[in-house]
Amino acid sequence: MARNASRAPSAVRSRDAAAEPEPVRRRLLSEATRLFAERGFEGTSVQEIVTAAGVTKGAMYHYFDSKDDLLHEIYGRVLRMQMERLLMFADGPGTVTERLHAAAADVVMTSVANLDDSKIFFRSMHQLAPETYKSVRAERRRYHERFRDLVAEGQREGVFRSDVPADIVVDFFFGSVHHLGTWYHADGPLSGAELGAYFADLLLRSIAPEPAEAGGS
Amino acid sequence: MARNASRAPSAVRSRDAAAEPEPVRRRLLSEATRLFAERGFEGTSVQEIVTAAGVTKGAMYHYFDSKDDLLHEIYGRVLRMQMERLLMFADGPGTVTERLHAAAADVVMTSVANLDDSKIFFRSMHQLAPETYKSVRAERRRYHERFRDLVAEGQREGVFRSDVPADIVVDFFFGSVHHLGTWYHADGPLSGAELGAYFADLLLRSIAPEPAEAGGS
DNA sequence: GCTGATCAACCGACCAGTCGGTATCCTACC
DNA sequence: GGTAGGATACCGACTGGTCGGTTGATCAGC
Repeated sequence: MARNASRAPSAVRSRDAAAEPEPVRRRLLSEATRLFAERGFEGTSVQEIVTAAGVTKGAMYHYFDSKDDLLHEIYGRVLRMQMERLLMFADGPGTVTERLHAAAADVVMTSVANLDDSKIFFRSMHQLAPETYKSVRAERRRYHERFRDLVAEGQREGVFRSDVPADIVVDFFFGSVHHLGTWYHADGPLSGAELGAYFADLLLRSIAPEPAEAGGS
Repeated sequence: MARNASRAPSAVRSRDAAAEPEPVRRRLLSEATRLFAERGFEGTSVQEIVTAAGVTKGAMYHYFDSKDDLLHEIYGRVLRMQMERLLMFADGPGTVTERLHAAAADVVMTSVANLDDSKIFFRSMHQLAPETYKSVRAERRRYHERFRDLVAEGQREGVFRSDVPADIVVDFFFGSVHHLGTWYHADGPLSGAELGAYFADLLLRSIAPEPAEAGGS
C-alpha cells in the first residue's frame, strides 16, 4: 500500500533528495492530476501518465488498483483537505456571519490554488465506477451539509434571511465555486484572495436580511 | 434488419407525419444527447448512439461528419436557443432590474427543462476538436457579454452596486446555473420555475445597493 | 536469498471512421 | 404512363489503431 508514500527513507534510499523530489506514488498522482485536468479522464491514457511520471505501467499498477483508483485517490485528497478547512472555520471563533464569510472565502482561495483539482472534479466524476462514484458523492454531501448547517444557524439567529432554503443557498454558492475551473486563470488580474473576498461578499449579501421592511412574523 | 425500425416507407414515404415522429437525424441528436449526458462523450460509442436511434453507423455518418460534429450540433442548438431568449428579455420592456430578473429566472428554467444539455455542456466541451472548441467558447462568451452589459447598465443607473465588477457577478451567477445538471432532479420537490425565482432573487439581492448606509456618491 | 519495486512485452477488447453496396425516391424525357 | 438515370438515405462488414490491464523477468536493499 502507501507504505513509502508518506515518509522519506531519509538516509540511504534516494541519496540525493533533489534528484527525486517526489516518490513515485506521489509523482504519479500529481502528473495524473495535471493530465486529467488538461485532457479529461477518458482522454488521458495510462501510458501518458506513467511516461510523464518517468516510470512504466508496472509501477503504476503496483501502487494503484486501476486507473479508476488513481482518480479516486485524487478525489480523496481534495475532499479531506476541503472538509478539514471547512471544519476549522465553521467550528472556530467568531459570529456565524464571520465564520461563514471566512469559510466561503477560503474555499474559493483553495479552489483556485488547486485549479486542476477543480477542473477534474465535475468533469470526470461520472467516469468513476458506480460504487466509487457513490462514495465520493456521499463525502461531498457531508461537506455540503456542514456548510448548509452554518447557513441554517444564521437563519435561526435571524442574521440571515429565512425565505430562501439553506440548501438552495449552498447549491447556488457551490455552483459558482465549482465552476471556477472553467474560467479562472491564475495569470489573470485577479488573485485568489480577491476573488474569494468578492464571492464571499456576494454570498453574504444575497442572504442578508431586509434592513427595514416592517413586519417579521 | 433495421428496415422495420421505421415503418413508413412502404406506402407513400412519410406523408403521414405520425408514422415516424422523429426523422433519423433528429433521433440521432436526441439519443446522443441522452447518452452523452448519461455516460459522457468519451464514454459513449458511436455504435451505442446508432443502436439507440435504431439505425446503423452509415446513417450517422451520412448526416454528420464525425462524432465531434454531432456534439457540436448539440451545442449549437442550445446556444442559439439561449441567446435568443436572453435577447428577448434583455431588449424587452421594463426596468433593468425587471429585465435582469426575468432573464436570470428564464435561463434557470430552460436549463432545468433541458437538463441533459446542461450536463453535457461543461462535462464534454473540452473533448471537442480545438477549432470547434474555440467557436463554441466564442459564442458562449457573446452570451455572457450580453448578460454582463445588462448588469453594467444597472450599475451605471445606480440601481445595482458598483463595487463588484459586472464580470464577476456574471461568472458567479452562471457558475450556479451551469452546475444545475449535477444536483437538480426533475422529480424533486422543486419546480424549475420555483428554482428560477430563488436564483434570480439571490442574484438581484447580491447586487442590490446599500439601502441605508449614508454616503454613496 | 528473499521481498518489494519496477520493467518491457504482450493481449483481448473496443472504437471511430470507411467503403462498397442496396433500396427508394425524384425528375425528365419519351 | 412507363422508364432511364441520378440523387438521397441507409446498411453493415471491415480496418487500423488504441487502450486498460496482465505477466514473467529483473533489480536493489535488507
